Amino acid sequence: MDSSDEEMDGDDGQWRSQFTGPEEPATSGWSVNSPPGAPHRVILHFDLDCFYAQVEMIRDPSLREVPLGIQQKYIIVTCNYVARERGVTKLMSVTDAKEKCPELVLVRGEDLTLYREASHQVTELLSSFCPLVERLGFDENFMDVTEMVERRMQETPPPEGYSFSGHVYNPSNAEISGSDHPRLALGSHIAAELRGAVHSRLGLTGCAGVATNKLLAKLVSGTFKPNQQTVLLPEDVGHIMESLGGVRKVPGVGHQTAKKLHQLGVVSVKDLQLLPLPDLVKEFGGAVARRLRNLSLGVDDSPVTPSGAPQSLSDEDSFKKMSSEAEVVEKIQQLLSRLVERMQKDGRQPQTFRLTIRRYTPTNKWFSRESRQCPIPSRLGQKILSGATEDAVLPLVSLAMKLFHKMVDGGSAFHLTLINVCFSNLQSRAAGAGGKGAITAFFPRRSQNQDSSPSVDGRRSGHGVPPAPTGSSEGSEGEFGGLERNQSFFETLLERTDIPRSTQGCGSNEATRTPSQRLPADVDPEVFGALPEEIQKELLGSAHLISSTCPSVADALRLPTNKPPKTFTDSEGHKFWKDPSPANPATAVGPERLAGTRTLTERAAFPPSSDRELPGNVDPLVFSQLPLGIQRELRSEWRQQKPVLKVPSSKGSGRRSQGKDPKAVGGSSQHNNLLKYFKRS
DNA sequence: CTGGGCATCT
DNA sequence: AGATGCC
Repeated sequence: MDSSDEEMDGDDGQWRSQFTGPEEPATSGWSVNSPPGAPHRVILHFDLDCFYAQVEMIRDPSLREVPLGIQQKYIIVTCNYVARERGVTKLMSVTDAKEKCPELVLVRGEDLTLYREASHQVTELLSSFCPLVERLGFDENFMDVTEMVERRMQETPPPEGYSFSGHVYNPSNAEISGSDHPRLALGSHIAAELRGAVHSRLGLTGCAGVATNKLLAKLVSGTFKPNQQTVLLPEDVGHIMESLGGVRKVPGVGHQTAKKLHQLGVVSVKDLQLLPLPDLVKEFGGAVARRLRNLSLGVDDSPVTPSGAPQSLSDEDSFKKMSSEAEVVEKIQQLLSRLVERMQKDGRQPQTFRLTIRRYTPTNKWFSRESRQCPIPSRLGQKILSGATEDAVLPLVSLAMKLFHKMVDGGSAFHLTLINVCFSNLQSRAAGAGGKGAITAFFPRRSQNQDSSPSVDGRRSGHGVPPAPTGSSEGSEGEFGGLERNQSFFETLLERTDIPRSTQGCGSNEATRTPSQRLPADVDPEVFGALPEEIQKELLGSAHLISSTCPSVADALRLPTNKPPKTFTDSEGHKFWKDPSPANPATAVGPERLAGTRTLTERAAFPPSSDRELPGNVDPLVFSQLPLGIQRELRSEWRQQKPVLKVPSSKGSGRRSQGKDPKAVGGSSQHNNLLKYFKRS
């Protein structure tokens, strides 16, 4: 077949005869996600436009009109299009950027919380249309929509004059008819609907690529840049591959492989295509060689693997220099505090802890990170989830320092430029703690959760289809007492309720079979049913209104962060949703936001200024010797301990800060543990 | 060769 | 535990 040659300019167009695909993959793994006899996969790549910048512009719409850059340390990691017009580019240093564009407005982007949340909302929204969604970073998603396409094919067979939605990658300006590629055409309409949904429901724009595999979908999605979509037809695979600048442009070919290839005289994609396979095998071994060769030809049989909830959670910070152990302890403690809080919201129990460092290397010897990991004692793992943050953090700091000393000889000088803490081996069991209410319950799991309990069900769905959320169905009914633990769950449910209403037109909701007609397919009815009735009603009612008012993700993103003063920080939440300020367009969606907004407002409002004294059994002197950062963190934690946010329901009291205040005693002793790190030895 | 994540393979 | 790759 050799689709490579023959530019077939203009004419001769009617020769799409004999391909079932541009290739005949050597491997049998072909219709990996498709039904056995299926013709062709239809793969979609979805890519948000300058994602971080978009989130910030939603938070503060006034940023839309100015050149905006998102800064991490000394780098502009992304920027809006106003800034791009003035020459700012993606990985530019702040100084260069300011030089190009003095008016550039900078927003700090080191804290990824908002971006991560918005990112998961996008993935979740997409997942509600079709379960096969794979994340790539925070701003890209792959989808295998083959089944959706096939269903539409059968429901409404393609009429003549079938059309594509959006652009078609068409270098030869050929006559294009959708009926020649009905599946891709349908895919393009699905892509348009999905982009529409993401825009109307979350307020985010992005590009989409439609093709027959992941590689091609990703490559083609960027051909028309902001907020557009493009289909790649099989006859143009050769063209798009060879139009890539060099091998480095092929996703999957990183720096190292590109270097090796360069040594072999391979620069262009065409070079790679033509390089004898044995030569490749010598350098890379059989598997990688084949993969590279295939990629160069536009062949990619890798499946769209549903990402589900992350397999690890980590937090890190980089810096110019860190050389004292006191600094290290403080930094680790600060990182761990945030990480533990994220872990709590996640609800799964980590079994492994890892500490990673990067040392300063004068002769820039690239990135070398070193890490040490260890199991987390299950008692400690439970503490992490139990909500007593500091009770878990302090022992973890201690654990981290042990790992640290496996890498850094205490007593000799060191110079670190990065510290990372990571929880992995996440177990969604959380015995009595209600592992079911967590956000992960709403994120279809890919991992057969290696339940420690003998699993009674041999359930193992065909492909990536989510098994029901974990947890034995009963036994956790009262678990929603503490709403603060489930607020993300709450928002999530809100955001994904009643999905494809806005995208009517083409036999809209396939993948979402709604049993109750209102509950999205992947919302566990049991979980939903466990909510207090009033909440259920509010959710359903508000969701309906919401879908018709096209809200953006703005509210969800703004409120929890309580960004500087941006208009509404007034702790008087009532004012806010009863009477949306016209000065704040993003919030002017009307009272139907009420249900979803309330918990957020409460959360944002509640821990304002109450500066308490230290808990009685904490020695002030000991406390005062702690690093200031730790003092601050501890105070903050103690402050947060006080108010117990409860949902107005009699059902099950929050098992949050159970009992008195056991942590004071333990905390104090932990401090002593902590202090030992300041004694040199 | 910058940033704060994530994943996979060895 | 590191290397590599992706954003």
